[in-house]
Amino acid sequence: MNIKQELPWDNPRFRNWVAVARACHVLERTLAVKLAPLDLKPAQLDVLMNLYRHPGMSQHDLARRLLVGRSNITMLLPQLETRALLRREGDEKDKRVLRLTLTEAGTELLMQALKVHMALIEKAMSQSTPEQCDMIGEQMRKIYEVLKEA
Amino acid sequence: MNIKQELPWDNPRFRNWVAVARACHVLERTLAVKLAPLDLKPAQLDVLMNLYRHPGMSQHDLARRLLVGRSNITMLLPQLETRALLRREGDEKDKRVLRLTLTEAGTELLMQALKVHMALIEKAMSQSTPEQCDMIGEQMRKIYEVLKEA
DNA sequence: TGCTTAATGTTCATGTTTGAACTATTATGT
DNA sequence: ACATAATAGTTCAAACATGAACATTAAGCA
Repeated sequence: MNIKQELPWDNPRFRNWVAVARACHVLERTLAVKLAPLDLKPAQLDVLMNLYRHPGMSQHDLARRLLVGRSNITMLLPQLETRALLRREGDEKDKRVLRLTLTEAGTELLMQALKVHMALIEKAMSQSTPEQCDMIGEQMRKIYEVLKEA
Repeated sequence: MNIKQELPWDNPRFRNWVAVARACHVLERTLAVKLAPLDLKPAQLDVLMNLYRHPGMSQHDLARRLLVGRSNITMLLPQLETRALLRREGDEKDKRVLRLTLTEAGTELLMQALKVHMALIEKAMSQSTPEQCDMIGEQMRKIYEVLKEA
């Protein structure tokens, strides 16, 4: 009985997922390079994006959305706070939580960074038709739902 | 002139790519948890997979395929070499390069890890039809080609 | 109320990733 | 042949991420 039977590389799902992971990886690396002039890391951009869309988020909520530990957020925020890109204010009702909001400067930097991010994604996804693009997004959202509580 | 004009979230390409990145992230995190019993990190699995498919690779080639720096490989390999999962042998022709090959133990551990990886990918991709799956892989390979030399 | 449990955020030790500087070896050009 | 460039790998310090233990506060419940 051969240990090498049913190699994953013969499986379309495996090969295709590897392609997804590689595409993600290379886009993230490229984004890091293109964001460097703004003195922003991809992880920091993720923070700004989430705070823009969900003002008043707690650190815990932010950590869950970014799929990282809470301590990661604790280490990440001071860099952005000292640059006056965001504010941390204690919640009135619950004195444990800190509510996060973007400052004007944070919003402005975010908009600049989004231009960079957007241009990169346009370059990457311009090869797909709108239908293909939507289908990809749909499948990926399903994957996220399936795995997030696993 | 509003700074907030043309928000990326209104752009399908942007929203769909965000879904791709999130799916990738959650799958990677899940994989890390499931590989823990084998005492293997995703990055280490990537090394084993590449050496299995391309025996005799140099460290430089490996770094390029994994999209990481060469120093990363230097730090990564000793862990696997001391566990006798791979061998590093100097090239005869070019005394600068080290050729990498899996040992028997390395191949065996890889096969176990691939079962875990495969099961996870099956779970994630089982919601897509084979046609959708292939299309996704095709688009992602295009993205990789477009970005890899950018 | 008072006691226990859970949740939020921080700290800290550990492990990982990165990029620049370095050594050794090979390729190139005159 | 010789000087210069480029390449493979290593070292090291700094940045970064992680998870466990902790302090504070809130919620559940007798």
